[in-house]
Order: sequence, then structure tokens, then C-alpha cells
Amino acid sequence: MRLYSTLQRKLVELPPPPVEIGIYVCGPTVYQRIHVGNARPYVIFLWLRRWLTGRGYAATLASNITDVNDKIYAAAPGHSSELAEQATRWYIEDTDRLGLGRPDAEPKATETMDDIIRLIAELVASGHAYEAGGDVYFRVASFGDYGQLSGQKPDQMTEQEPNPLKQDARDFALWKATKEGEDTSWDSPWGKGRPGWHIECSAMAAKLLGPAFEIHGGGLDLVFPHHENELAQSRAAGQEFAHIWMHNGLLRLTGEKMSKSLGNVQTLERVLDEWGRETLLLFFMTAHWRSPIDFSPATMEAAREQAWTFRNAFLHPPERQPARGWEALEAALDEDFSTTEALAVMHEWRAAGQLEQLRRALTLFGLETLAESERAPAELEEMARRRQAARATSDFAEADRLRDEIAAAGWEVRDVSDDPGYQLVKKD
RNA sequence: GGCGCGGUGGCCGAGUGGCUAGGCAGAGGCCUGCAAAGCCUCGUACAGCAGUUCGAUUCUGCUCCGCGCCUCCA
Repeated sequence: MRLYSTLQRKLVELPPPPVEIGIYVCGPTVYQRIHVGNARPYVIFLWLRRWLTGRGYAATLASNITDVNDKIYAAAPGHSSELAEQATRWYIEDTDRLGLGRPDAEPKATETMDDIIRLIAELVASGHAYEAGGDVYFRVASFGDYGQLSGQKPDQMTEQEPNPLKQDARDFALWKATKEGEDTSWDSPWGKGRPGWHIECSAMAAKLLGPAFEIHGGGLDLVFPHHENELAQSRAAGQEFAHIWMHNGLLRLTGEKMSKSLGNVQTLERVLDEWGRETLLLFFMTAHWRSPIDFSPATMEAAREQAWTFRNAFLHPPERQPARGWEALEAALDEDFSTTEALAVMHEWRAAGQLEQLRRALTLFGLETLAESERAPAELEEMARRRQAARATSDFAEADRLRDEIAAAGWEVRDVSDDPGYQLVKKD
């Protein structure tokens, strides 16, 4: 299997199974409900873990929850930990609704503090970091490969807010001394404080996956500075760290009038309420994981239609010549995990009526519910029967009236040749 | 300004040096009391300009346009 890696800027071959594949994905900073965009890496990497597991790998997925951070302090002055706890519950609740299960580990920064402090101390001891006024900074000049991941040239970076404690404008904080108004702090060799933004990921990844692991994932917007800094810290500490760096494309919001303010993002909660999990998952499948994807009513509507055609295949199986076998899906996903090609293969199976194969593929993507049909309430069954009776006596006015009534209840009646002569299908 | 990605038929979105992506929407037909679902048929696209080549949408260069990142960001 091959995956595109930002670090090597090319497709990188995974070692053949069975081997352990450690995957670390940057999860959210918890201070509000996550938005649809945050759900993309969550979905992609849970799918990937499923696929790798099915391919015979021992895949372990770790995805962190950053629960100490400037943004959390800013969002809830004086009670940041309560907000972090609340937002963590929201995150679990919202992502649970995707129905894909959970990562193998979801470490919290606040529960990894010993490892974080130990890692910083190591970097200080080896001269890759220095203490200044209770803060600790990473010495970028001490790490020759800095900039390798993002392609950013260190000498071209400019500092936004000059920090006199830094020896070099490019240096970044590993540890920050507690400031006025911050309601949480931890003891460290450098006094009370809390970790900087990047260090927690280095510490958690090493703790859970070891000093060398296969895949590190996250949104494209994390390449710099977050991942560049993670890589620098961990490599400077003598770890190989991640081999392959996967960065998913970002969601773009279009087709909706922007409310001018920054608050135009849609929460995952709202999207799930409005469109349902099946449509959202299918929507994510319609773009390659590295491509940007437009989130709009039109693109979501198209995804919903695709869900509908898959569902219909199980209600009314077509009989056609057999299409390609399972290996077609393997070929699609083994080459840079192309869900778009996988989708094309699945449509092929749908049209060919290869339903068991299709069901297996849908299950992989958490869409097995499309293969299940819901039983209609008894009163609707009764109405459908009365409609059949009306049709039998050519009372089409009554038959159409009943059909409208059933439709109003959110169901569709279809005339079929099989036994009861009708079929009730729930509409979205 | 620096780094990087991309421009494919009405829309979304793959892919390939010469041979079918796929989905949605649309047109016609079959089926149906009418529908729905399903089936059949239909679109000859690859930003522009040069170049390499027997042949380029696919390789190279340039131009135009769009997007992401450049210490808040999945």
C-alpha cells in the first residue's frame, strides 16, 4: 500500500503486513463544538485504520485532545478546565454520532504532563532548548533540518509580536510560565506553568506509539508551524518520529451567504442534524483525502442522492452481468487510499447487483445502514394495504390519496411485483 | 514577498502519452393506472500559448485564473 507523504513529497510504500502501523492524528483543541471541517480527519483516519486492519496490519490510532491552550484560557477566563471538560464531552458526543467507533487512544494533554515535562527537560539538557523567565523555548538554530516538512525557509520567517525572551525570532515555546488570569498550572523544573502548543503532541505520540511510528496525520493547515515544530522537537530529542505525514485537504464553505464575521463555520452537530451521518460520510468519500472539498447545499445534496441510490439497490436488486471483484476496491484504496475510486467501484457493484460485496464495502465506511431497511409503522402498512385494495378496484383517486398521506408521514410506497405488491421506503 | 497545491463535459469529481472513470442533473425510450424504483440510449471535456513526440488532456516552459500556509486554525 502506498500513501502520499508531505515530508517526502511523494507516495511512500508501507512495509508489507503484518507489521504494526502506529497512526497519530492531531485532534481538536477543546473550547467549543467542533465544526464539519474538524470531522474530516477524524473520518479519514478511522476509515484508514479499518482498511489497514482489514489488510492484516496491526493498526493503532491515537488522536489527542488538547485541553490546555491559549484559546481555552481566552474563551473561559477563570474556569478554563470546566470549559475544556464540557467541550471534550461535546467532541465525544458529536463524533460518536458519525458511527465509526473511536480511536484506540484519545490522550489528553493534561494527563500527559509528566511525559511533556520530561521531554522538555531532555531538550534543555541536550542544548536544543533553553529556559528564559520561566518559559522554555526550542532553539530552532540547533536543528539543521528545520523547515524540511513545510518547505518554509527559517531565515525568511518574520516574527509577528517580538518576544524579548527568545534568543531567535524563530524559536517557539515548549513551556509557558503561568500568567495572570490563567486558572490552571503545573509544577515544573522551571516553575509553575503549562505546555506550549506543539510539545504535547510530541510527548503523546512517543508515549503511545513509541519513538518511531508510521503515520502522522492532520489538516493541511497544521503543516506549519505545528507539525514542523513537532518534528523538530522529536527529532532533536533523538526520536525518528513519524515516517509518513498525511495532510488532509480543507473544507471550503461556499454557496451560503457568509455572515461577514468569522463565525460562519458550521458545527458538526448542526450538519449531522440537518443532513444525517450517511450523507456526510458519503460527502467525505466524494473527494480524495488530500483535495480541498466544497461544503455547500449542492454538494451535500449530491451526496444524499448517492446514499439514496445505494439504499435502493438493496430494495430492488438489479440483475446484471457480474462486475469486478473485491480486488478492485483493494486497488483503489491501496493506492493512496482513494475513496473516490472506491466509490466508483461500489457504484459498479451496485449496478451489477453484487450486493454482498457492496455491503462489505459500505460497512468499511460505516455506511452499512444503507443496506438495512427500516420496518414501517403498522398504520402505514395498513394504509398501503388499503391502497392496494383501491388499486385492485381501479379506485385510483383513493389510491393516490393514500399515497400522498403515506408520503406526508415521510415514507414512499412503491408498487412491486413481489409478494405484498408494495414496498414502503423511508425517505430521508 | 516566500513555500506549496490546483484549473477536466451543466455541476461534483477520478484518471491516463494513443483505448470507458464514477456520481448528480438533463434528454429520449422501456416498465407503470399514474408514480417511485429499475433498465436501455444520449454528452465526444480536459484554462491559454509554445515546445518535446508518429501522437498530449496526460511530459517541459511560459501566461492567465483560483486556493492553502507563512507562529489562532483539522
